[in-house]
Amino acid sequence: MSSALLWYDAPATVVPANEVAVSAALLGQCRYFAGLSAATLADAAAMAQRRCVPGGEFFFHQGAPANHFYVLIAGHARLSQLTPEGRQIILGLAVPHHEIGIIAAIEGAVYPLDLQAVQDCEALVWDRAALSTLLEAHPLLALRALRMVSGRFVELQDRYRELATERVERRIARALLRLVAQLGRPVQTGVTVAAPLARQDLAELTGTTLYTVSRILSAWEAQGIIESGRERVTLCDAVQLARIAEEVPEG
Amino acid sequence: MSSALLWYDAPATVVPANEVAVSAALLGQCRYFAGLSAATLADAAAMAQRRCVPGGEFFFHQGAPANHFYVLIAGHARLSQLTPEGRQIILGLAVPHHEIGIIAAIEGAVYPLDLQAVQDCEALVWDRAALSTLLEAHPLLALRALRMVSGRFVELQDRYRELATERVERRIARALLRLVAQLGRPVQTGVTVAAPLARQDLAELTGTTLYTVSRILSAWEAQGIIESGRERVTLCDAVQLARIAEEVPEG
DNA sequence: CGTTCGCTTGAACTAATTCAAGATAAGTGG
DNA sequence: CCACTTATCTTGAATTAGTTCAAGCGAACG
Repeated sequence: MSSALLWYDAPATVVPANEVAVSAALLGQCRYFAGLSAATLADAAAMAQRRCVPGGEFFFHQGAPANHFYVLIAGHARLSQLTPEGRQIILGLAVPHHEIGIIAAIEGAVYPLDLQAVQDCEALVWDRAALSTLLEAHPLLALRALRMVSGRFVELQDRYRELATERVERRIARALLRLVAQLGRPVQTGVTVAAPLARQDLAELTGTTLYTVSRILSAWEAQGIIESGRERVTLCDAVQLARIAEEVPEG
Repeated sequence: MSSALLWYDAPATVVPANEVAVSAALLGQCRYFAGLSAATLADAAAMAQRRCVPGGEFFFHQGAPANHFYVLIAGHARLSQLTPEGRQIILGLAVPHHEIGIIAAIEGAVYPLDLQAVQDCEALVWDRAALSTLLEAHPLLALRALRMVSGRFVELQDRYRELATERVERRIARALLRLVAQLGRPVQTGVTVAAPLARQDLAELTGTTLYTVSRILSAWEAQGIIESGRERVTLCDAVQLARIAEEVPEG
């Protein structure tokens, strides 16, 4: 079992959610609700709750009844699956504004993966009944949900193709570029991934092994593309990494 | 370029779509519309058209503006993607009742893959404007779309995990079991896949090579699990194949 | 200060790919 | 009906990318 993407100090952006009420204004700042009518926002806000999940704990587990829909407000969370053999794969990382668990809209559905807080998280949450009511009452919400899932589907398809056709080095390059885009924080020598990122995590993200990741990162470090240390990767030469990620042999 | 999943004689189920009108009754037989209110069906039927696509031709291409939503009525079609290097992967096979292209509901979207008729196909089709109107007017339609895409998403996730963690032999076993479930036709010695299925097709379906598929099928044939020939595979021993597909080493 | 945990690296191994040659079967046209 | 052509499939041999195993290093942590 891996777990470096875990248990690091909550950054200052995590605010204790003392107030129970969720304001329509807060909702309006979420990508999912942005630009919707005041009536819709009010309706959604009335049914929303807040939930805080400490780093390391789970929002939900794979196979559990999908009873809640979340919009992450603060913190990072890891989307992962366990194989029947007990091997873990990471399907992605949720960052603030990410919507998770829309499958709760479906009668009888179960979560298809684990959602684990990497650090202290705060999220807005709707239970199944609220979600169903909202989606039926506000067609635009349902359409947004559809758009959101469709977008994720297309992304996953691309990653599927990547996994089916590309070498490990390129897959790691792409994963790292994605992580930097999601979680990048500028530092002196480049941009660092602002979360503890173990070799094992990268391996589970790219469908390879800890050892292969280590070898490839070592090679990149020798070439000056990255700097890395214990659970830490800093991208120094994005152009060269992009070249590795994209380059077509003959073309 | 592969292409055995192509150009075979249309079975008797293909009916020339001479009549232009689409009846609500026909719609009611489609999984996607089944059980909806008469008003919804009438609305949807009024906006529907029919389209026939001869075997070998494309419904649409990857990257083209997603302007139409299809429900396949007759024939099989192949969902595939081309890598930048020109290698093809097959993401799945659409059979009658399959809904394709709901992404057309999204403003500005493009199709993320190719849809090619394997044999003569007939489909119901709605253009983007009709689809948007329908989904906004009938929340249940939007919810069904959401359910449909979510289901596909979960399936794709499972295949992603499979690709990331399982050996080729098991992936081929699973693909074959899926194909038999979708397209199985009983014969004397077992159940045959009722479509021309080249080694290359299986390779593109499972992320491996023609040669590896050939070797594995040969081995299975020697063990009496399957019978196979040119573009043809018959499953004889489903139990043993399922064992290969499922078995966990220790446990 | 010792233990733990994550990382690195070499060496052996293996699954799968690639290349090459040929076999089999299906059309095609004389 | 037969030769010719083409496409699919098979199989061996060489190669390789990536895994697995094992040993050891070094930083963090109690």
